[in-house]
Parts: sequence; structure tokens; C-alpha cells
Amino acid sequence: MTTAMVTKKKDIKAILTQLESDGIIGISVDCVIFGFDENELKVLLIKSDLKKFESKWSLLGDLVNNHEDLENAAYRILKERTGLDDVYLEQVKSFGEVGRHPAARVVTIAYCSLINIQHHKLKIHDNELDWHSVRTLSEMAFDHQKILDTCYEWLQKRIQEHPLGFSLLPKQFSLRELQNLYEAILDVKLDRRNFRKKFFSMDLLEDTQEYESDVPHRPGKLYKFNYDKYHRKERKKWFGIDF
Amino acid sequence: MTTAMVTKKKDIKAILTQLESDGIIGISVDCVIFGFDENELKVLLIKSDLKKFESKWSLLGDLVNNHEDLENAAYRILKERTGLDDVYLEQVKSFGEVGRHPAARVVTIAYCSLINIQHHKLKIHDNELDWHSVRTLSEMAFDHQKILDTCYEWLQKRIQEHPLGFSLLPKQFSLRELQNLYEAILDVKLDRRNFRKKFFSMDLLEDTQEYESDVPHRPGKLYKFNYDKYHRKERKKWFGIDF
DNA sequence: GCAAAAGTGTTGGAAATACACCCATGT
DNA sequence: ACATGGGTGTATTTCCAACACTTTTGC
Repeated sequence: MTTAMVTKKKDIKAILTQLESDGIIGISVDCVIFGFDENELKVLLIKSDLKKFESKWSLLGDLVNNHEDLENAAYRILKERTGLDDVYLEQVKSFGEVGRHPAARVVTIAYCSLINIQHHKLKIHDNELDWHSVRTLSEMAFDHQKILDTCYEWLQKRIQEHPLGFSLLPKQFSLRELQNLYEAILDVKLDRRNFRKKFFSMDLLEDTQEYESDVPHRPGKLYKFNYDKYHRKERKKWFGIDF
Repeated sequence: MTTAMVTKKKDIKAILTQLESDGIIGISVDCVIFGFDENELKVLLIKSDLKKFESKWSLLGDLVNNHEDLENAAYRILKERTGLDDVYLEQVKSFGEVGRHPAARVVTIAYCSLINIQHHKLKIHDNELDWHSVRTLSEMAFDHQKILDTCYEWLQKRIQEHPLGFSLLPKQFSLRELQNLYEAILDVKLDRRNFRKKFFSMDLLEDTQEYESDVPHRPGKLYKFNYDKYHRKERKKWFGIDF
């Protein structure tokens, strides 16, 4: 009990060694935390704590506690690292290849989270923790590149069918910001007028009567997304075979 | 080692008891095996082996072995229960709520599999293993109802975007059979002519020059799905925001 | 007054939908 | 001959894509 104050790194290593020698499969959660800044999709990474992966970046993860739901483990990791709760979080996929972790057999469950970078900018100044552009990202530790790729593809698809994107923006945003977000994530150019038409026709953006300020051009209106209305809205039973 | 011949049930129970007393999280794979018969979507279930869930049905699952990839565990279960390998199999979601298994903490990874019921009809006559209509299914063991619901929704969505459905049909099938499949899974009525138009315009159905026989009406042409062509086909970078 | 992005409508083409009649087979 | 589902085409509507000019602000 008195040794509980040693660093977390050591604890995990010891636990993994123990698991491996007992022939037990470990369970972890890894969080792919996306942010949006300077018109780029970013992901929050930490320097790997394993010698084998020295200087490589890794996702934020931890072993799941015995009496902790998977989702709670993910929320815990988010809270520890970003100081935020009440964030968008969703399970994406599990990764359990035999050799994926060098120290032991560990099955990991990847969660994807979207946060507004502004809102927690201050808390990041722990060392070794930083935002990275998803597009220009070199090699990562473990199979984390694969996990990230999977989550990024998931996001690209998901953002077209569900209103996730707003979690990456301030509560109030201009249509330009929204379009930049979609263009960055989907890696396409979109027609501005058609984009507006699309979103206005959904009738889920609420005019805040406020405007951008400090922009060197005509300021745009600010909107917020009406989640209530969205949830009340009748889901069209989507049907369209296409592949 | 010599006790390895006792029934599997006992082994699992013993292992779970051990895990629980050691405070260790177990990992299992559960397979949602769908079939299509008599114009209904069916799922392959077994009687639960736990007293608590006596007479309730449960998915086919097993603990993951130490040196076995998750996917291999799923294939193993399929092979054991249906005699089939080379089936469609895909990971859907993990379920890890603390209380989901009464004997121990077990995180399970749900895989969805689609098989042609005809092809293995013979091997099913183990007791307690049978096909059930997905629509008229009473209560299930553990959280398996939730897992099944999740997989069914996954299937409804997935079948519209990817050519999975053919795995549920014989290699050669009539367009009527295909349409029945879609109507049953999506629970909608579709216009026959538009359905044909849609599939023919994809240009992925191959005319086999054969016809239905023993039908009390004009026999329909039989087709097969051209997977090669599908895989060579350039994926349209799907873009259409809609929610 | 100039640079820079906001805001706004129309049109043509493609795709989805709705719909009705003749055909081939088994009984 | 009749009952049953197979097979086919067209007109209408809806949705998407392309496209240019005027407005408002900061400098």
C-alpha cells in the first residue's frame, strides 16, 4: 500500500510482467482523442513508456480495472489526461492480436473521443503529451498506427451520418469553420453554397444572433447545433442499397 | 492433463471461478451466426449452460485462448458448431459491463457471421443447438439479447453498403430470393422492378444461364455475385452528409 | 478604396420512385 | 385454362452539382 505512490509506469510494467508469467490476457482501453485546430485534425499522443518504442508516440491508454466498466475506463483516461469529462466518446473496435504488445498478451478496446482543443489547452503542459496532425504523423508505438487509422476511417464515415463534428468546435461557430472541419476530416473540397444549403435544410442550426469578431473581413454569423431538435427528430428509416 | 476429457462446460465454469477469485478479467468471443431460411432471418443459439439462465438461449461463445488471436477464436467456435470454415465473419462490438456475467468479470467481443443454412444443415443435430427466428425471439441469457440487437442493427446497415447478403444465399440465387433477403432483414417492402434495376445497374451479378426448377410458375434466372469484379471496382469516395 | 471572405438562387442532369402489362411454367 | 410469380419500360419527382455576383468588414 505504501508503494502505491511509485510512478504509474512502473506499476503497469510490473502488472504486465505478472500477467505474462501467469499466462493471463490483459485488457486495456486506448483512447483516440481527436481535436481540431488551425484547420487540421489533430490527435492527442504521449511518448511511449517502453524502451522498445523509445521516441515513438502512443495513444492514451490504461489497463481496465476489475470493477470498472469499459466505458468508465475510457472516461477515466480522458479525465486524467485532458481534465475534461462530458466529452463525446464511442467504442470503435477491439484489437487483440497475439503479438501486439511486447510485454504481455493484451487485448485493447479502442475508443474514439472528440474534444474542443480550446477548452482544455491549459492542462496539457505535462511533458511528453501533445497534439499531432493526423496527416503528417510518423511511426507510432505498438499497433497504434493501425488503431489510429481505423478510428480515422471510422470518423470520416461517422461524421457524415451523425452530428459528431460539433464536438470539435466551440459551442458557437461559423459555417466557414464547420465547412473547414468537414473538408479537413474528409480531405475534400466542398462547394460553399451547397454546403450551406445542406445544413440549413436540415434545420438543426440555431442562429445565435452573434457574429465573428476580429476577422479581417466581413464577419460571419455564429450558429449552434440544436441537439434537442436532433434527438426529437424522427429518424428516417434509411434505405439505399449501394456498394 | 488427463482430466482434459471432462466436458467443456465444467472446464469453463472452473476457469471462471478461478478468474473471479483471483480478481482477473476473462475474455471471451461470442458469435452471432445469422442464417436465412423460409424467408426469415435466423440466428443460431444454444441452451445456456448456467443454472441461472436455465432454459434461456445463448449465443455461441468461448473463452479466448492465450495464444489465439480474437478472430481465430471466433473461427474456432464457428468451426466447432457448424463444421464450416470459410465463412463471412466480422467483429462488431465489445461488451464489458461489470455485472454482465454472473460467474466472473468477463469482457466479450461479439463477432457476426453469415452462413448459408443449407450448407451445414446436417451437422446441427447436437442437442440444444438450433436456429431461431430473429423476429420472434424471447428472452436470452446474459446480455445476449443486447448483443444480438446490436448485431442485427449492424447487419441492417452493413448489408446496404456492402455485399454481405450473398453469404446467406446459395451460390446461385434468383433475384426474388435476393429481394426476399433484403426485405426480411430490413423489414421493408421493396418495388420489384426498381430492385432489379438497382442490382443490374451495379453490374456485379453474373448470369449463370441456369434457371430455377420445380417452381409452380415461370422459373427465374439464377445469378451469382461476382466478388472479383466487386473488389477490382473503384470505391467511389462516398460523400453525402445526412443526419 | 482595396482585400477577403460572407452571403445568396438558378439551372441541368442523375437517380429514385411509382406504376401495369405480357410471359413462361406447373397443375 | 388458370394461377403464380418472372420479366420489362416510362413518366415524374427529387436530389445533387455546378456556377458568379453583391455585401460587409478591417486595414
